[in-house]
Amino acid sequence: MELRQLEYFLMVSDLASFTRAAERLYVSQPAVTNAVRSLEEELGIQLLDRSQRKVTLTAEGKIFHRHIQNIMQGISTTLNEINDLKSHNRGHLVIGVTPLAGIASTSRLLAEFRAAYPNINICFAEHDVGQLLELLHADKLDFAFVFDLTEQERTRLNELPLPREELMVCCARRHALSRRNSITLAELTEESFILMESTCLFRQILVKHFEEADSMPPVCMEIAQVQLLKSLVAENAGISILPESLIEHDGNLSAVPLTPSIYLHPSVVYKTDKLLSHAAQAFEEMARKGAQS
Amino acid sequence: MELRQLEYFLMVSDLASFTRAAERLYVSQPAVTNAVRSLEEELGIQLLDRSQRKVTLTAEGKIFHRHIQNIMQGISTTLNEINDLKSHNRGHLVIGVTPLAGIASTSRLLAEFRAAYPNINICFAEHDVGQLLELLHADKLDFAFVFDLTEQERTRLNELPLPREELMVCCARRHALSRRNSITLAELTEESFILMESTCLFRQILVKHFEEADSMPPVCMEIAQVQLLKSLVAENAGISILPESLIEHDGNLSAVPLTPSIYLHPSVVYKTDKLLSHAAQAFEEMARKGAQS
DNA sequence: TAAAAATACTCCATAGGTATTTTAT
DNA sequence: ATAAAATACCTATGGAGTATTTTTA
Repeated sequence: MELRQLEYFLMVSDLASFTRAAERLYVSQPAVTNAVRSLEEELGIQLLDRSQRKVTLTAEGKIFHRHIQNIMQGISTTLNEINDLKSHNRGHLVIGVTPLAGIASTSRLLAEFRAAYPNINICFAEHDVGQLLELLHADKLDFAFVFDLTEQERTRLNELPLPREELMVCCARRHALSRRNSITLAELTEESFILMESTCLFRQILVKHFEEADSMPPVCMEIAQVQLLKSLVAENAGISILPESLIEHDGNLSAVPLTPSIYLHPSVVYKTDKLLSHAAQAFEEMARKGAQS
Repeated sequence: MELRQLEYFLMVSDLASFTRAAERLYVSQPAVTNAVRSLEEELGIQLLDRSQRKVTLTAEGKIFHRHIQNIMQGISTTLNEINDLKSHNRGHLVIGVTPLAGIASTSRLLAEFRAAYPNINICFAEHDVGQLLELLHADKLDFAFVFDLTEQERTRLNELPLPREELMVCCARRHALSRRNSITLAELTEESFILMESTCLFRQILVKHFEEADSMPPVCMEIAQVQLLKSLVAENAGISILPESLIEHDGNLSAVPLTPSIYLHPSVVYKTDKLLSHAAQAFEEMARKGAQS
């Protein structure tokens, strides 16, 4: 049994004529006759009654016709969906993020992508770095947003760097430090800090910088959510260090640059050699462009 | 796109291997490779990721696989149903009947058919003769049970005669006529008759016989249902003439033969040159055998 | 290095074409 | 008599095979 035979059969039944079906199908009439006859032979039943002037369906033909019409409809639907995927009118991405993924470069990339491909569905999975990388290798994620990837991880993944972001001391507007033009890490040893919890990649990066500066401030609070951290800092419950773009300058928060400057290096990562879906290809392409600019 | 390609694709995805799929499909490995590759080319998308040792589905391939699996399932179901029809494990017949269709020869045929083909569904349509013949020609009926077809109708229909049935005078056991061994039509002119309504074929046949005998009894009641007619005769509300097999001899009814005898000639009719379904073929065959015996 | 997929090329089955015959109205 | 389906026959596309090369773990 072949799709061609089924297609011809449907056309003949619908037009009640081999000749007209052949015209519509852009083939010769004998081609249609042969296709339908071989189909009938294979099935072992007569589908069409040719004894009258008009070709009509037999009882069995009617039943077969109904089934086959559904099947052809299903094939048509399938091909339409495939074309939607190809033209980015549909698609699905799973992107891994950390609590700090709200920074300007990542949210800008996501917004741009959404504007360009509004029909591609994006699902976010929030985990700590270790889990993200694991999920990435297990093909549960298409992409992940991370910071300052280690050299070892970099070899097993493709990395598309996003614009770096400066880290700022974040304190309440009424805090003494808010009037400063810049601060060194060493000057902060007496301040009480509100930081992300220790599993957070950003926290680990911060700690590394403090260690390099031989200074380690007292941590008075550990928080999983950036929003809560900022609210507490605004209430002057302590100070923190955050990427510049996460500190609203118009509220009760102040951002003071560090000396020397510290930068966060965000990037989009994805599995090496993994076959990208059309949706993923579009995202990769846009992230690559964003990285160049 | 061809069913063969889809079948090969499903097998390759399910076994995660071109070689093993080829073995299962009893074709060579290059044949499978070519089929899947040409399918991918036609669709314009990569369905399988061959870069790893194990062949895996791409994101688009997974979507396609799900759809195609449903479609192949639908084809399988269709072929099963066709085979059921062929082997009489399924099927549908519409048979036209008149109120008198309950006579021995027809009910025996139906019972035999049911026993032989228990899975063929039979639907009865009760109408008067004119309507039955009309429905038959309009292909709304597969068969009809009729009596004493006219010569004109006989030319346009195939007729399979069933065993003839003698008509009897039917009266209450306490009626005077019940003691007679035989009666002539002329003797009945004084009796009040309960007959089927005038649209009924059986009534028309009776009337014709009375006219030929130059006698016409008074009709006191006209009824559409045989059962009610019999009940009224049993209550001695009048007498009637019925096929022998419809008169229960063990109740309050008596059956007295007519002199000369009158016979009803039941037959199964169906449209000439109509293509019979497998179910209809089976019924026709059985009716033909019943006619010979 | 071994197993698996891709490639090269050969063959033949068959889909489809043209020309013609048969059939039904 | 005419329109439509079936038949006959021919051509060429492409599906399947064998043999071989390339690739991956």
